[in-house]
Amino acid sequence: MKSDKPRLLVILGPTASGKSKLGMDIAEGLRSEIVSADSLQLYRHLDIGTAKPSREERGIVPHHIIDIIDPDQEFNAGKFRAEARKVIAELHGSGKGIILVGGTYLYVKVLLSGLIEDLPADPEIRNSLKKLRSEFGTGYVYERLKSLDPEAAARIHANDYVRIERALEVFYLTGEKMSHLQSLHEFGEREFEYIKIGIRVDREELKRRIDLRVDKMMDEGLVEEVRGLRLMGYGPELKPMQSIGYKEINRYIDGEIGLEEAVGLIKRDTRRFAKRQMTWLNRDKEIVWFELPRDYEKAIDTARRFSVF
RNA sequence: GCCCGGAUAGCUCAGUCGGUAGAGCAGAGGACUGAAAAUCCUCGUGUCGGCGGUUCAAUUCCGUCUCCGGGCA
Repeated sequence: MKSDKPRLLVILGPTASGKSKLGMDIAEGLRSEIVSADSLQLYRHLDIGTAKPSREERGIVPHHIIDIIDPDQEFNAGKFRAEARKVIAELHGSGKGIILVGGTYLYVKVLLSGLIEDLPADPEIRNSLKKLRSEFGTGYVYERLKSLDPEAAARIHANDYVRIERALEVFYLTGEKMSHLQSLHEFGEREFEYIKIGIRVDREELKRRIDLRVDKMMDEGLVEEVRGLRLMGYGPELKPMQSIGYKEINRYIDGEIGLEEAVGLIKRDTRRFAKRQMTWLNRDKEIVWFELPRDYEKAIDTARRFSVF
C-alpha cells in the first residue's frame, strides 16, 4: 500500500560522527537531496566552525536549509519546521528522495512530530520577563510561573530560566497553561513516513575524531573566520557567536584567553555537546543503530533499501 | 652526604587537635514542545607513598625506607 506522504530518510548522530558523509554517500546516485537540520549551518558566514559542507560537496548533492539567514537574524524551531516543510513539499513534488541529516535533535523532532501550533516567540514579553529577572532574580520569576502554571513549574527546574521564561511567555500569549497545551499536543503528528538511522561511535574514537576536526578547523582558519565576522559587524553577543567554537575564539580575540586554551575548551565543549546529543538519541526508540566505522556498508544498504522502496 | 619541604580521587590541592576523608578541574549520567552547538539538574571509596612502633583505634603522632622539589656542601 503506497501512501503519498513524503518519505524521509533521517540520519542522526552526535557531532563529528560522520553524519554528513554518510548522507552524501547515500544520496549519490539516488536522485536524493539533503535537508539539513542544523541550527548553526543555516547561518551565512559561519562555515569552518560549523563544519558546513563545502561548495564542492553541495555541487555533488544539493543541500537545503544551509546559508539561509545572516548571523544577526532570528531563528528558532518553529521557523525551521515551516522552512523544512516547504522544502520537503517541493522535493516530494518533483520526485526527489529526501535525506534529513540532523545534528539538532529538537529541529528533527518538531519536524517529524509537530509543535504546539500558533505559539510563536514574542520578544516584547521576553524582554519584560528578562527585566523582571534582573531586578528580582530568577527565583521571583519562577514563583510567578508556579502561581500561574504549577504543573509546568513542577517540571521545570527553578534555575532553568530559559524554560521558565518560555512557559510564562506562552501563558501571557494565550491565557492558557503551557502544561495544558503540551498535554493536548504530545508530539502526535505523523505527517511523513520516515526511517531513522542512528550513528554510534565508540567514545574514545569519537574523542579522537573531535580533536582532529577541531585541529582541522584551526588549520582552515577559524580565527580568521571569526575576525571576519567581527569586521562585518557581528559581535560576540549574537546567538551564533555564542556557540561552540565561536564563543571561545571570540574570547581569544578579545584577549581573555590564549589560543591553546581556546582550542582545548572547544574540544572539551564539543565532547560535552556530543554527550548531550546522545542523551536525546538513546531515548528515541525509533532509531535503527549502526556502529561506525564498522557498519558503514550495512548502514548505506539499509538506507538505500528504504529509499528505493 | 647533610638540612628543609612534599607524597591524599585521573589532575591540582585542602583536611582529619588520633575515631578510615572533601573541594576545584577533568570525567560520567540525566532533563528538554519557537534560544537547542542554548539552558538546566544529579553523581566524589580513594592500599590518604612502603614497612615498622606507640595506641582500644594511625591517613593523622614517632621511627625508618623510597620517590619528587628546594637549599647547603
